Amino acid sequence: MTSRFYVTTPIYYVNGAPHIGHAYTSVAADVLARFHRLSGHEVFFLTGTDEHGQKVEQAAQNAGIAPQLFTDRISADFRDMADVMAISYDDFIRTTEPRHIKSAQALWQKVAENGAIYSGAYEGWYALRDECFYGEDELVTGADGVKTAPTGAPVEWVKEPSYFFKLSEYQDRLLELYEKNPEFLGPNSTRREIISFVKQGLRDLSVSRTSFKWGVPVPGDEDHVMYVWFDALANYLSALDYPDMSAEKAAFWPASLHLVGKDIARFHAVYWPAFLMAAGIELPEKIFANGWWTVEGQKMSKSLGNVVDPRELVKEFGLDSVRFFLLREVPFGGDSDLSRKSMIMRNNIELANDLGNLCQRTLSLVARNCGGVVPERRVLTDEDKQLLGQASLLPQLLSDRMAACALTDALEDVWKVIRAGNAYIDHQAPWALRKTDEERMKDVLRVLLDTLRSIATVLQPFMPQSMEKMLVQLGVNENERSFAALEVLLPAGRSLPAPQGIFPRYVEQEAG
RNA sequence: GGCGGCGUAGCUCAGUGGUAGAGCAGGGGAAUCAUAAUCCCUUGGUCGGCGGUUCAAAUCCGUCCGCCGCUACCA
Repeated sequence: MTSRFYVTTPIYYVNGAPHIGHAYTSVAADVLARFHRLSGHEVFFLTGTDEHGQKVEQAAQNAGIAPQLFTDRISADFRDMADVMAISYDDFIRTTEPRHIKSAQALWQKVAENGAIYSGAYEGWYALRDECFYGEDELVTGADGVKTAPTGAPVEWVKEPSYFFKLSEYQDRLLELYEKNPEFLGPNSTRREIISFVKQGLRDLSVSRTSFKWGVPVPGDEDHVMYVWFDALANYLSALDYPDMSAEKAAFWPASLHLVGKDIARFHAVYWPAFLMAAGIELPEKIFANGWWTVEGQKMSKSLGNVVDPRELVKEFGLDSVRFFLLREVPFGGDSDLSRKSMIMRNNIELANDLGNLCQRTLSLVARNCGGVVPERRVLTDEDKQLLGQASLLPQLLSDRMAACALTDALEDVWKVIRAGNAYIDHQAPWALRKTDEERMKDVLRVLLDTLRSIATVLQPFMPQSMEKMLVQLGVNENERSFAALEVLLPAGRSLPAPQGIFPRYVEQEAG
């Protein structure tokens, strides 16, 4: 079955440098994209940057440069981060590109034509720092009588003409969407929060601004620029050349999955489907929100100065160790803590000791006792069948995990097989068989090689570089690394390269 | 205030009606092929408190305590 898989990360807002949270969402999306490619599916994987809005305009002004130049720089930094993390995106979209602007305007026009946009005026307390309006009852009056936003940001009374989107008309249809398609929104905690939010009643949404210029002009009314979220969400369509639905890429719509941080779940689970309904466009199949990272138990923030650049971690621990850690440490969907200690523990125990060492001891036995040549697969004992059976179930097992965005559980499934592999080699003791039954020793090593091949194959999406190395050492050619290829046994007699450690143990430097 | 989540072994968590589980940490043993890695056995919990339903509850209901999230335009 050839099927299409279209997965997206959020487009990241360029008001700050990329950090571990951005990398996390991107790595997760990357794992899914790579997994589907190995499954033989046609994949389109989109990431990019969100570059409009008053905050960006002002940040550029503060930096004393033109907004475009400012966003060029930061967007390039996000792209660099994606490249360092080996994110295998098929397209990197920027909301300042002409193709996006054209597309966002087309979407607006469609929604307007269908009568879902009207003009009015917005007035209220506006906090520039938060870039949002607050209700009177939300404001905090300080000792000096000055009103501030609940976030502490200064507010001012602003009145401006605005276009509104008739969000209030979509409440029922949205609730029906969530009810009829429980898979549409995950994880469950997010789903409940969103449902609860929508049930409270939806107000029409102000979708344009006149107070600044750095945005996509509203078609037919150049005094207005689009509200950043209308602009930003359109990226998922503009990358497919919307509104040209005959374009080759258009076949990827509807998106299979929008992966997002939990903070922006609402925009994706409420506004986005409503916009699409209004435009008469099919809805994405699934929205999944991932949690936040804390660092050494503390919230990551600029003021604490503990914002982690993923590239620094990669420099110290290596790419795959970091990718593995991000997805292994906690259930995908929940919040997680990043600490040196846990980072080192995961690397040393699960990568170096469990997986790396299993591979190394197997390969060195083959190198020393089989002349470095892959032995034949012959008659299997019950123990052999048991281990091989577990390994052969992995592709299907993981496929189910991926569909549910259960990336952490997927890794746990693989590690069960790795632990079983270590138990198997100990129980079979090929180093002892060498003296008593050389043929059986070879059978055991062959079983281990085949098991490791399955493991390395399914782990490719998580740790592409290390698994590439491992598959080379196992004698698996490039065209033999898909899930389909696992069905065919490697021929005996293939010569293996000299084994080399793949996951070095991390030794903490003595504190000086 | 309203809605929701969580509270299970020292730590991180899984487990939604039928004799309490995993990984890590701790203790004992085996082995020595391997990155001093691995394997086997084992200590450890009145499943937040109380009450209820049931032949039977971590699992359902009520209530209380503690922590957290969401409550409109902010990654």
